[in-house]
Formats: sequence, C-alpha cells, structure tokens
Amino acid sequence: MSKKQDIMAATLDLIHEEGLQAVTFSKIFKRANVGSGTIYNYFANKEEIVNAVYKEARMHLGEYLVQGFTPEASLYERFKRLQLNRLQFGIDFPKEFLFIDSFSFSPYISHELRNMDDGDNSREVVLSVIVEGQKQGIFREMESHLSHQLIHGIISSILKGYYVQKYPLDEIQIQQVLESSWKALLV
Amino acid sequence: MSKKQDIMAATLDLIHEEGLQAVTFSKIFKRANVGSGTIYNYFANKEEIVNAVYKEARMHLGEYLVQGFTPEASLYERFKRLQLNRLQFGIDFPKEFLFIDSFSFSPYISHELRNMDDGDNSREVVLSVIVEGQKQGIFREMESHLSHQLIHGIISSILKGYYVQKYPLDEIQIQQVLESSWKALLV
Amino acid sequence: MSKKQDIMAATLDLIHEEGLQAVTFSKIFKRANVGSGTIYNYFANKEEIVNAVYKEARMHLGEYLVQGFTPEASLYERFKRLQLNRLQFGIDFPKEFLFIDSFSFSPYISHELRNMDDGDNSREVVLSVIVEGQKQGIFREMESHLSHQLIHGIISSILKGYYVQKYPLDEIQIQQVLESSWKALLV
Amino acid sequence: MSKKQDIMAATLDLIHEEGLQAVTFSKIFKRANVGSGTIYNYFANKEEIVNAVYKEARMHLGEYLVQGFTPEASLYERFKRLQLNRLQFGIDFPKEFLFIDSFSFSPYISHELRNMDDGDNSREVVLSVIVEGQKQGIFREMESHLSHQLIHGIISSILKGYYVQKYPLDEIQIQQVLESSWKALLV
DNA sequence: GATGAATGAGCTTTCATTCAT
DNA sequence: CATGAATGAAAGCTCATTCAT
Repeated sequence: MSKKQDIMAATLDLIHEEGLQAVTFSKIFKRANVGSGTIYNYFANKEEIVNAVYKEARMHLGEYLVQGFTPEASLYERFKRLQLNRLQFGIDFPKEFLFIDSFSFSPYISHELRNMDDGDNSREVVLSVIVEGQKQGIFREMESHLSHQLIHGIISSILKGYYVQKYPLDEIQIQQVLESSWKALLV
Repeated sequence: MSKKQDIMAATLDLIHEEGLQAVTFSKIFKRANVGSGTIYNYFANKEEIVNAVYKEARMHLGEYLVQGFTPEASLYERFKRLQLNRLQFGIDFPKEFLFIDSFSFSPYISHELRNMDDGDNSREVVLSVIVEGQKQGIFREMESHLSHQLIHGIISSILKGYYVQKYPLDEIQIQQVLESSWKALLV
Repeated sequence: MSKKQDIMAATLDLIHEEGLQAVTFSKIFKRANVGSGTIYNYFANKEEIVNAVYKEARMHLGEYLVQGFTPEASLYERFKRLQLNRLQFGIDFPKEFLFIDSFSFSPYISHELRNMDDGDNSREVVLSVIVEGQKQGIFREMESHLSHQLIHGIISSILKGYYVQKYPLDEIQIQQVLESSWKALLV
Repeated sequence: MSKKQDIMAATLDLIHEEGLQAVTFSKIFKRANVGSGTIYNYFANKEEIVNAVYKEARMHLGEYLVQGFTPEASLYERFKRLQLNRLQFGIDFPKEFLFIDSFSFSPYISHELRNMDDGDNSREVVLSVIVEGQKQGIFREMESHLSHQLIHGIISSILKGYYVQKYPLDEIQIQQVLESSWKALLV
C-alpha cells in the first residue's frame, strides 16, 4: 500500500476511534508509520486529508450501492436491492459509513464535496425508483427528495443502533428493516 | 442569564456554526462575553462544557417529547403525538437537535451521558407505545429497540434534509412523514 | 489568632511543604481559611507576605539565640550556649529555620532584609565572642566573619541532615557537634 | 552545543539569577535561543528540566570531588584533598554548587534524585576516610554521617559567605578552612 | 474588615508546518 | 521522495488582583 493510502487509512481509523476533533497530525503519522514531513508530499493540510478520505468513502459507497442492481427486476426487487446494499455497506464498512454520515451535514466538508456525484450515479438511481413507484401509484405522492431522505434515514438509524449493540442485525432483522422501509413509502 | 448559561449558549452556537473541532476557548469566551478565567469557575475543561451542553439539550428534548401526551388517547394519536413532538423539537431547536444527533454516537460523549435518562422518561413512553401496538397486533413483531430506532431515524433524517433545504417542512409534509413512520411499523 | 497571623502561618507551612515556587495565593487563603480579598487588607502582594514571614522568623531566631546567654560565663560556656541555642532553635522550629536558611541567600529576599539586625543584636554577640577568643589566643587568627560563617554552617548542615533523618540528634550527638564546632576554631 | 545543552545551561543560569520560582519557560527559551516547542522535544515539563540540570550538576560535582585523590596518600592529605576539591568546585562553579545546595533539601527534587549516587562514588570515598580516621584513633568516634555532614556543611557555609562577598577566599583562607574542618573531627 | 465571583495578563503546552539532511 | 528536529502561532489554563456586596 502506498504512503498516501497509509495516511488516509490511519486518518479514517483515528476519526472513528476518537472523533475528528481529537485527530492530530502527530497521531496520523505515528499510526501511518510515516515521517511528519511526508504528509505534505500528498496533502497541503488536514482539511485536504479529511476531504480526500471523505471523497474516497463516498466513491466506495457509490459503487457498492448499485452492485447487483438490474433495471429489469421488479420495482420491489430493485428497491430492496438498493436498501440492502446500503445496509450491507454499513455492516461491512462501519468506519466509512459513520464517517460519511457524520460529515455529510458538517461544516467541515466543503459544499461541493457534500453534493458530489457518487462514483456511480447512485442517487439518481434511487430517486428514479421512487419516482417510478409514485407514477405506478404504488408509492405515495411526496416530494421525491423527502422519500429518499426517509428511506435513507431508516438505514442510517438502524445501523447506528447496531453499532452500539442495541440489537443484532441478522437476516431476520435485515428483512424486517427492508420491509419497513418499503411500507413507509406505500400509499 | 448567568455566566454559566452564557458560556453554554455560546458553546452550542459555535458548535452549530463551525463544528466541535473548530470551537476554541477563545471563541467561547468572546462570544459569551466573559473573561477567559471565568470559564474555569464553572468547568474544569472543554470536555466538561460540551458534556454539560449535551446534558442540557437532552433534558430539554426529554421534556419536549412528552408534551401533550395523554395516555388515554388512541394508539394512533399517541404515536403521532410522540413523533410530532420530536419533529417539532427539531424544527424549533435545530441547534440542540443536531448537536444531540451528532454526539449521541460520538466518542466525545461519555458512555453514561449517552445512556442518560432524559428529563422525563420519554424513551420508556415511546417503547411502551411500540410494545402495546405489537400486543394489539397492529405493529409487526420486531425487537422493540429496532422499531424505536427506526421511527426515530426517520425523524432525524427528515430534519437533516430540511436543515440543508432539500425541501420545506410544512403541515402537509409533516403529516406525510408522520404517516410514513406509522406505516413503517404496521404488520 | 488574627487573620494576618493565619495568613503568615499558612504561608510558612506551604513553603515548607511544597517550596516557594509552588505556593499560590489560592493555596494560602484556602489553608488560612480567609477570603481571597482579605489578604490585600494586610499585604500588597506575595513578595510582601514572604518578606513579612522572613522578618518574623528572623526576629524569632534572634531572640532565641541569646536566651540564657550570660556575659559573665566563661568563653567556652558562652560559645556553647550560642551554638546550642541555634541548634535547639532548628530542632524546635524546623520550618522557620529552613525558611531562613534557604532564603538568606536567595534573590527573593530584599537586600536590606537579608542584612537586618536580628531582634536582639545576636550577630554582634557571636562575633564578639569570636574576637575575644582570638584575643585570648584560644581561637586561631582568622577573619571573624569567616569564623562566624564556619560555626554557623556546622549547625545548619547538621540540622539539615537531621531533618532528612540521616541520624538522630540526642544529647550525645548535640554535645559532639558543639565540641566539634569549638575545636574548629582552636589554634 | 546541542539544543538540550542550551536549554539546561539557560535554566541553570536563570535559577541562579532569579531563583526557581521566577524561572518561566518563556525566559528559558529566550535565553537558550530555541523555539518554545523545542523544549518539549527533550523534556515533558519544567520539573523534568530542573531534575535533569540537578542530575548533571551532581555528576559534575561527583567527578570533581575525587580528582587527584590517591588512596596511597596519608589520611591528612586525603582528607584535605577531598575538602579542597569540594571548596574548589564551589569557587569554580558557583551556579552548580548553589543549585545543588539549595535543592538537595527542597521538596522539588524527587527523593531518588536526592539520594543518587554521584558520578563517581565520592560519598563512599569521603565516608571511608572518616571511618579510617576513627579506627586509627585520630578522629573522634561519631556517627560517620554526622561527621560527613559536618565537614560538608563547613565548606557549603564558607562558600555562601564568599558568594555574598563577606570575605575573600584566597590561598590563606582556604588553608584555614581546610585546617578547621580537620580539627573539627579530631579527638 | 471580609468576601468570592469575575477578570485578563501571562504562563504552559500543543501541534500544524517548515526545511536541512 | 522520505525524514524528524525545530519552530512559533495559537491553544488551553493558572493565578494574582480587583471590586461590588
């Protein structure tokens, strides 16, 4: 792994463990096993590192969200695939997920970055499924961003409860969550 | 207002505007209009201030959640009251709400504080409504904490989208959100 | 005891326990059980307190040194009386003694205060004994201040060893020390 | 000279000039011509600097004390050599000497450090000379630490008087002092 | 006189950043 | 490229001093 990758990985780890406000350069380069000067070969300052980590995490999430998504599948199948992918990403990559979640509404992340297109155009995919469901009279008529935010919020919230071990997230709970989020949109 | 209140209010404002990592003592006592030493008459260090602000916000939320809640009302009425109160709190007190939301899963907040009882026993009230609905066969059988987290997450997420002006939150959207969160729990 | 006495006693205690550099006003008025403002009714600043404590200790020592001194006694008796008094003062008032010893050569004590006349003119008494002994051919001819410093130093040093419990100071050791200091001056 | 040495030298100078309680980091790094952060590359806090300076001074003294000491010389010669070395050290290195003297009985210096072995085993050398003299019936029977403290105290005290210019310390006075300290131990 | 909350100058300490190696 | 000793601006914090009560 390159030094740059080492630095970014160390940064993500530290943010996860101690929170951004506690992450110092000193901690980063100790954890990453690089000299203090080395960081400046790759990043001009701390904000740049955090933004780069954020960008990478968003790319990763974007790719993950549309995995196994087939436009030919039924609306229900496509909806559940998207929700499952998001949930599975959170289960498999808790550090990335929490980091994205916390910083998406933080003043620390630049505006452009917050509104970046995911690696794949996953947001559009989700929105189009919602709009299609509404057109078919299956989903209630609502501002599509409201619907999007709603089902996204269910997944986020469930994951956070899982992270602090309020409950397990096995196959059965996962199906319940997916089903609930589907129901939440129905007319 | 007492100096202590001034300090806590200034801290909450600054966290909201710039994020915790950007809040310095210098900014706090300038904003609060107190001498630098004054802070140490009330708080031993920055962490103590933040914890105190968190505690106060949680108390405020706790009281707010059970406002107008009448055990005699129908399950539907009681459910909607609780969800509406949470949503309304977020609309009326965005700084408090966002602060609680961000820090509830942050390493910065001590474990005991995270699990503190709200001023009122609001959490138990919500859980009991969920359990009652399940007993009556209205709500799907699920781990009650999962259900709780789910409907809580819907409100949080909707509020965050509202804060960044993805959509308005007028009477009509509010009713849609409440309805969706009710649907999400149905069998 | 008056507030002023309380403050001075607390200061001496604290200097003895922690050293001057660790003594703060806060510690002084907590120990003395007075309000922080009260100190300023008696002393303009910390240096004044320390100087006052020093002065008082020197007065105390001065009185003690000439106790039981009778000009009619033999040279040997008078010499031993003076040396014994100094030693006994150190044994009975370790805090005062150590404080005087440390600060007599410290930049903290003002020059006039260092050279103050003791309450009684004890220094002159000691010097006159030395000069008399030299005139009688009993003591070696030496600069009298050198002799004075020499026998004073023996007592100081012995006391410091005693304070850190290198050895006991009972009647037998005391007599040995007095005898040694007498011998040190002989021709 | 290394930065570390610069810092320690500046600290010793400042303690000598103004006393420990007046020594601030700001003064140290101005005097030592280093950046404020540099100090923390070598010492965790001020106490560590002072302890390091103390240790170094003690090592220096320890080496100095046994210079030119030859076990084959007569008891008298050996005794005078040790006393002369101590006196000469004080004359040549007044800052080191005074610092050691003040702090050897101060609460600021850690217990282990106070009882450290000097660079050379100078303390044992002095004690063995004392014990040998007592065995030969030349020195009076006394607790050896008492004797040690006594002759050590003579030198210290004489030096302090010299530092404040009570008297000169030329060859003649030096011989008188050495002779006196020898006499002080005789039967 | 006595008090102690409030103050801010000045201290200690941290940490992002530089630069010679 | 990689390093880490050195830096100093800015942060956290202490504490002598003031002043309204």
